[in-house]
Amino acid sequence: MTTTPLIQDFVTHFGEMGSRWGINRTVGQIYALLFLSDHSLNADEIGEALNFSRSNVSMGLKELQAWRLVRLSYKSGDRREYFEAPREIWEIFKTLAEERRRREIEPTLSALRAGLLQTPENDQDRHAQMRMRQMHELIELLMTWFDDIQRLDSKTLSQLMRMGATVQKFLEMANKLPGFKGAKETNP
Amino acid sequence: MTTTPLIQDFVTHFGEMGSRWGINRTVGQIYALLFLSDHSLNADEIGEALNFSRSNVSMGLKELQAWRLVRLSYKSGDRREYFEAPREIWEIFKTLAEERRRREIEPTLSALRAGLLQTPENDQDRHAQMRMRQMHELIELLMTWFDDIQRLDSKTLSQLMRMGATVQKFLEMANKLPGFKGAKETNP
DNA sequence: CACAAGTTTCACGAATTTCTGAAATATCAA
DNA sequence: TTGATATTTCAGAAATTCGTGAAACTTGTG
Repeated sequence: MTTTPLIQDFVTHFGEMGSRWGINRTVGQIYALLFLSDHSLNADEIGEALNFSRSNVSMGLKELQAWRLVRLSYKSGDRREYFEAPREIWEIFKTLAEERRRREIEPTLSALRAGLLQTPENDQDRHAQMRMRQMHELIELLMTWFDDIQRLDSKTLSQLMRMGATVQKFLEMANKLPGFKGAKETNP
Repeated sequence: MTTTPLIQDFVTHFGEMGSRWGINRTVGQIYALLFLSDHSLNADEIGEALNFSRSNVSMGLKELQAWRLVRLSYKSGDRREYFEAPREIWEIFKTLAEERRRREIEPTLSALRAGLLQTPENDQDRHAQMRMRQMHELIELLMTWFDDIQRLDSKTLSQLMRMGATVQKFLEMANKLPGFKGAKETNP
């Protein structure tokens, strides 16, 4: 497994970057390598390319599997496991978003709900609950929205995105149409 | 500075959570406390409430200022600095998004562009560049979109979000209108 | 200016995370 | 079943990050 400078540079960058948000350097580098590779790789090849110990690669791949960011495949007459990143980048992004949501957002929503259920002891608590309610509402709004977005086919999605700010005029116009009900009510 | 269980629980949660994505526990807890508080706090009050050393609080606040997540204010006849989180949660979210973009997205875009400018040595490199191009495109698309979204007034924004999946039917309809140009072209 | 009140920096020990090699485990084929 | 091949686990070494107290620095006031 040889890595050209082109690949090596990006792998290195991605490792450093990875460590800036939650993921560790090793995992970031492994993923960059898989992402750029034109064929699936086995653990030994990855270890050799990146100069990681075999066990480190194993840990990293396990982590990536837990994130559902790699696909596993086999070659006939070869007992080793081969790994690859999904070919469709939008799919990678969606998976990443889903997993982060599950790990980073949902627990916070639970904590917020738990706080809101408690009986406030004083004004300080009442104020805190008000803030928690605001945060809970914003997160719920963003998440519901993201669910909806994810369900769009990619053509509509890309149209929506490229539309950008135009959407504002569009909605203003739509609101004038009699009987148009673009938004369902939020519950109070 | 007393913290009720309600506040203490959330502060603790936020600290743990914070360490799950890039931020450290201390900084997360300080921010949770400021976010929930009904008045601005000085460094000593924060340290007392959370049982952190004075210097640790100072570091944490510096970090939060670098993220532009806290506002600084002064009280007359008191030389100490008082800190508070913005009152508007949408503003907090936007700042967070902007900063993460600057720190985590922009450097990656640069790395991708640098890679794309290199002369490929072989087919492996050509494939890698294709992947880099895909990633670059998706990120640019998402970022441009996010810029547009940020510029919407919060009423339109919330309408757009609550609309959710309805947008699809809406766009389908609009596409049939003669002369409707919802999306500007992407450059090739 | 000298002092007091407040903030920041810094070196270092503590705690946590990462990475490794060796051993244990699993799986297939003869 | 045995042996060859592959993967996982795990204890501890190495590296990194965190948190502290003490000292240095800053700023406003009498």
